Amino acid sequence: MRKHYATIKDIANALNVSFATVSRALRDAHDVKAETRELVLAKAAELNYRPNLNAKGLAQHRSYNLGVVLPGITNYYFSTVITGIQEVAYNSGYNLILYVTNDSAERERDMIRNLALSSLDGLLVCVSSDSDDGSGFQAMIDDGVPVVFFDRVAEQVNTSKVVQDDYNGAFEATEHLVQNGYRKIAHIAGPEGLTFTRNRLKGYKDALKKHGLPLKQEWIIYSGFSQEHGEQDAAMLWQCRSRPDAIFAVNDRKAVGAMLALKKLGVQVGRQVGVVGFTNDPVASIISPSLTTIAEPAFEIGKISCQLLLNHIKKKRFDPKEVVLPGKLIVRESSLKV
Amino acid sequence: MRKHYATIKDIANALNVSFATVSRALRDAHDVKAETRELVLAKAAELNYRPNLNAKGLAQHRSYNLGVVLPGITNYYFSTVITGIQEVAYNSGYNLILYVTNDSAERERDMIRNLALSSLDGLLVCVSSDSDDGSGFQAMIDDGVPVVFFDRVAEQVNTSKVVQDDYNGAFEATEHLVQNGYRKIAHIAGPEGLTFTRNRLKGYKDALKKHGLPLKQEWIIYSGFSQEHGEQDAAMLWQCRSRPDAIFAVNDRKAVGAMLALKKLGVQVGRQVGVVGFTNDPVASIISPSLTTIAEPAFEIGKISCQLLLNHIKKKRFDPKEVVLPGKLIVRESSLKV
DNA sequence: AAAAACAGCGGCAACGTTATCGGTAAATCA
DNA sequence: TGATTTACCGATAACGTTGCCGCTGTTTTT
Repeated sequence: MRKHYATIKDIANALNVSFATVSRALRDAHDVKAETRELVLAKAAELNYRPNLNAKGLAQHRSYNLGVVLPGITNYYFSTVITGIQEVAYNSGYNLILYVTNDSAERERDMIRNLALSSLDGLLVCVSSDSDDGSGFQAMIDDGVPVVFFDRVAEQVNTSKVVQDDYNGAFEATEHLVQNGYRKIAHIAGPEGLTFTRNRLKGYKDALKKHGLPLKQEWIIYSGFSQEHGEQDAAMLWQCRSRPDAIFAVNDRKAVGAMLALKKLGVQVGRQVGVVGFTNDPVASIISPSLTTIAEPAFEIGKISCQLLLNHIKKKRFDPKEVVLPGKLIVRESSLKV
Repeated sequence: MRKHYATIKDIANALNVSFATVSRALRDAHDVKAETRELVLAKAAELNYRPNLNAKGLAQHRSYNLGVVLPGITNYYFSTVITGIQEVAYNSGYNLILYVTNDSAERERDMIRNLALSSLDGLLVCVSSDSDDGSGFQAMIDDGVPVVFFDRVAEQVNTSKVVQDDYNGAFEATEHLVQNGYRKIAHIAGPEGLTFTRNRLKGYKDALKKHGLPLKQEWIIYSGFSQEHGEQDAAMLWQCRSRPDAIFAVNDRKAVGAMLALKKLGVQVGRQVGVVGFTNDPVASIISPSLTTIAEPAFEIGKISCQLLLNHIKKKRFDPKEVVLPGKLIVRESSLKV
């Protein structure tokens, strides 16, 4: 049997004041004498008072809950972003509710529909890779529930977005390969249609163009984000008539997959073939040869996303901001070519 | 401005029935005619009705929120456990609220105290490594909020616990090293005081005893769970007067750290020195040589923990269960000794 | 010295549900 | 046929807060 915590009324009774006064004393100092406020606070501590969030939420039309919708949490990037989000949310008195879509648009829609989103004050979203136009999220915003996108955004939806600098990161990664003497550079990309994928692809293309290098369509392969996808993509590249001498992968997991596949094929990564990834997953420094990559500020992305969301919640007419955080090239062994 | 969702009263008005009838129709079919129930359901769909969880929670003294307290989420094991928990919770209409302690007992206490735990129906906990006796959690249980421990448990607290078979896993891992010809086997352990650490240590010791191998105190090093700790521990082992020829690490991250440290020292892992880990983190098959390890059923642990918690919530007098899930030895290159 | 402003507090309605208790009409029983 | 059960539904009081209005005294203004 659940023993109930002391309520605001218990404090009021013990102190012979009205419970309205207690309520005021507990939040704003406004309209309440300092002296009685102290009394209330002391009594609250004594009785181990805990505010009932349900009642508070009901009265205020808010829940102090934030939803986080994302494809999964079992990788370095996402789990780090969540940690950043959690940091900010916790310090502002908000709770985090997790919705894992398993990277399926269907489950994503399902979750939005089924869950009692009426009791969410806002939503942080990284869309699934086969997501639609984001109309579901637009509807939420129209209903007055603010949404902030991070990493993978729904372009059409007019709200705040936080991403790493995909274009310049990809540009820098590709140029780095060029500068290290690689000439036939392939790109194993993410799923087509994702803004994310397009931006990194464009960075890759522009870097090639700048240095007058060939852009072959067969050296660009779209597929999923997993390590297995990376393996398959690399294997496919090695069946091309003209094999590349370097690979820029859309993320580290795919880069790792590619390296493993090349190893199986007897190719020496870092000498014959250069590989550069994107993320700076810890595995990048563990794998051998270690993986050159673009470091993403995952923790920062989480923090900033959450801060923006809190702004949207506070001011109903907060102007959407699009934040782009710079990445950083981390040179390791996989792109050395000595 | 937040547009409000349709409420139970809106449905009632539209249908000219009392809102009490609508309420009944929406949950149990009891005491309401099939025909009117259909009407209500149809109207609810038409008006895009969403139950207000705050009101529901207030009336029922529950929140449909489960808390998950754990050291961190940025590693394979924890993020996988959470995914398992989420799976079960979502299918049962519960939300997950995350509390990340950063492996600090202080922050752990802080979170329990500060957060409005009155609005949690239950708690899933993996204690921080310097946690105290768990009295804080015992207090919660006494207050009527069920708690289930997973992975790292507070022994003194009488409630359900779900863990992998730490003892047998460690025994098997150590015996595997013996059978592959290693004789001087060290153990880099977790923080002292954790049940977890003790059980794996005991498995290690008993395996050595069974095979009549020496048990040296200087070959047992306690420290944290991170890769860096693993590096330090291995470096320390290599300063012993008598160096070991194998290492059993309490988890894969430490095993990886140890392998990296040994590599720096010019030691060939898998030939001169055997290494076995615990977890089956994906990195185990990426690192070279690949890492022999005990696979833990992380996803299962999450699912079962959550199911047990839901049982505790349903029946106030549910008998605590202690579930121990078997691990599985995965043999890879790091223990080969060819 | 009267008027106005203000500080401090109590009363009450509201938030959207669930739960309990009746009440009416139909169905069943004796 | 009268009594009793049953099916169905409405009214109303909670649940623990917040927010609004208004009432007292006291202080400031004119």
